[in-house]
Formats: sequence, structure tokens, C-alpha cells
Amino acid sequence: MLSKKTKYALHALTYLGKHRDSKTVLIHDIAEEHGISHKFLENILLELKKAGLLGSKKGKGGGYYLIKEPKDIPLSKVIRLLDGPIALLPCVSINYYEPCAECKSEAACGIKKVMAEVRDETLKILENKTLEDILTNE
Amino acid sequence: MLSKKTKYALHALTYLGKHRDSKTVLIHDIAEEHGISHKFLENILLELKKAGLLGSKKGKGGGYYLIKEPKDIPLSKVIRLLDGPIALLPCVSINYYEPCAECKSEAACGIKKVMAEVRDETLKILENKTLEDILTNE
DNA sequence: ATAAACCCTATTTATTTTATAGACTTTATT
DNA sequence: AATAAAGTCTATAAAATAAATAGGGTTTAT
Repeated sequence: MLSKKTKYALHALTYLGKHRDSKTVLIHDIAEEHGISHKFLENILLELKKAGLLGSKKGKGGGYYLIKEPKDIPLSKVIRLLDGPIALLPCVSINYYEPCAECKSEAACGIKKVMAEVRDETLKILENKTLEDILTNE
Repeated sequence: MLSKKTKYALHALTYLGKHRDSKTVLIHDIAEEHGISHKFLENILLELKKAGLLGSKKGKGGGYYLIKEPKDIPLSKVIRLLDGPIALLPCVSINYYEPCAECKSEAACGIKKVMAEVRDETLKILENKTLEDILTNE
């Protein structure tokens, strides 16, 4: 399951995607729309900005705006950013690799082999679905 | 990512799958092989038993054994048992459905729609991969 | 000058996961 | 019958992670 962080990020991105005509959108408006804590959302939007998905304008009249095309924001990107690995096991993660303590030989581990396949197939799905798909369903 | 519980369950099932010639296998042996806490593993095996994947024999000379064919134990089953939902959001979970607090209308939620598709495709993968696939890779 | 809004870091609180403990039951063996 | 080995069950503690809060800082329109 996705963390609330990621879920809220998706809601925020969707909201921003729907309001691309406005120059900027206030954290406050997104938070209110979904009943999310303003401060919590603030941290999330900041992360999305640092990752290059959002732009912002400071000061009075400021706010956030989408900086990328919705079709160029795959679910895989958002999930990795806020939740971490897509792989089901650390030993098979592309971006967050770590060995498994209980595994004697990674080379001979059937679980690892199968999980690498699962990862590849899952990745196909999550790279293929983008914010655009969400927006066309709203 | 999978919890350690699920990961250990997979190791245990793999171990049991490899030792189907023995009548029973001791918790102790599996725990030692993978350096897992005996007591923690005990709880996990009990769950697997209650779910009908394993059989057991009590008392001296007792232990656990696989009760199902490896090909009839899909990853989806093990994951659901120990980790819960496969879906990325509660509002889209088949076995653990819960509404999302921040969602005004589930019917009109693009995130939900897309996540339902992701769930379906993920499920295909996880129902298709079984303990047998792990065993043939060991 | 002021107020509105994002920026940044740290801390606290809540929740979940992981691990441990211990008493109970069953069964093979002597 | 006694004993020891092994699974059963429930509860609790410890650790880790996620969620939320706090508060001062910076920028900018008016």
C-alpha cells in the first residue's frame, strides 16, 4: 500500500493538473479541498518541487504549479520519490538496493530471481500509467 | 516492499518445498538456516498453517510440512496473508477495502480508477508466480 | 511597512512492525 | 508413568517508521 504521503501527493498533482490554467495554486486550497493537514502537505509539495515536478512562486500571490506535462509524470516517479522502492525486496531494488541479511547466496536465491521478474513487470505498469491517465478519468 | 514476515514466510515455504521428501521439518532448522528468530518464525508458520498451506505434527518428532503443491501457492496468496492488500490504495482493495478519508467522490476519482487498473495488472503477475517458480530457480 | 505565501529543519506523536516471553498441549520414547 | 521434544496460543515489549506539528526564515506584491 502507498503511504499517505504518496496518496496526498497524487491528489495534489491531480489538483494542480486540473488547474493548469491558473498561474499558481495555494497549498491551502489543495489541503482544504481534500481535508489534508496544510503543514503535512507543505512538506510533500516541497519534495515534489525539489524533484522537478513542480515550480513555485514565493511571496504574496505565489503558489505552486505543474512544471511537467501530466503524460511525463509516471506513477513510478511519484512512488519512488515519496515511498521509496518499487521492488518487493531490497535485494532486487534498482534505486534502493540493499542485501537481505537472511540470504546466504544472492546468486542462488530463487526468491530473488522471481522477485526481479515481478519488479520488471510491475515497473512496466507503473511507468506506463501517468498523471494524464488520472486526469482523463476525473 | 514486503514485510519481513512475508519475506521469512517465503524462505520457509522454499525450505519446506525443498524438503518435501522428509516427513516433517523443524521450525528450528528453518530459523537456523536463515538466521531468523525462532519465535518470530513460529508465529509465521502458524499463520501459514491456519491458511491451509502447511500441515504440522505435534510432539516429539513433529514439525511442519507443505500441504499444497508449490504450483498452487501463488505469491499473491502469501502476500495477502501476511502483508495484507495487494492494491496500492485501500479504496481499491478487493480483500481489504476501506474508503479514503480525503476522497470526496469515489465514483469520480481518477486516482481510484487508475489504481484499480494497476491492481488488476499487478494481480495478474502475483497470481501467476508461484512457489514452484521460486523452487525451479534455487 | 505589512501581510501573504513558500522554505526549511527539527521535534513530537501515533502507528505498525518486529521480536520476545511464557505457559499450555501433544506425542514419541524410555 | 515420566520425560523431553515439539507445536499452539496469547500477550507484551521494543524498535522502527509514518504522520503530524511547530516555528522561525525568506521572498514578494501591494
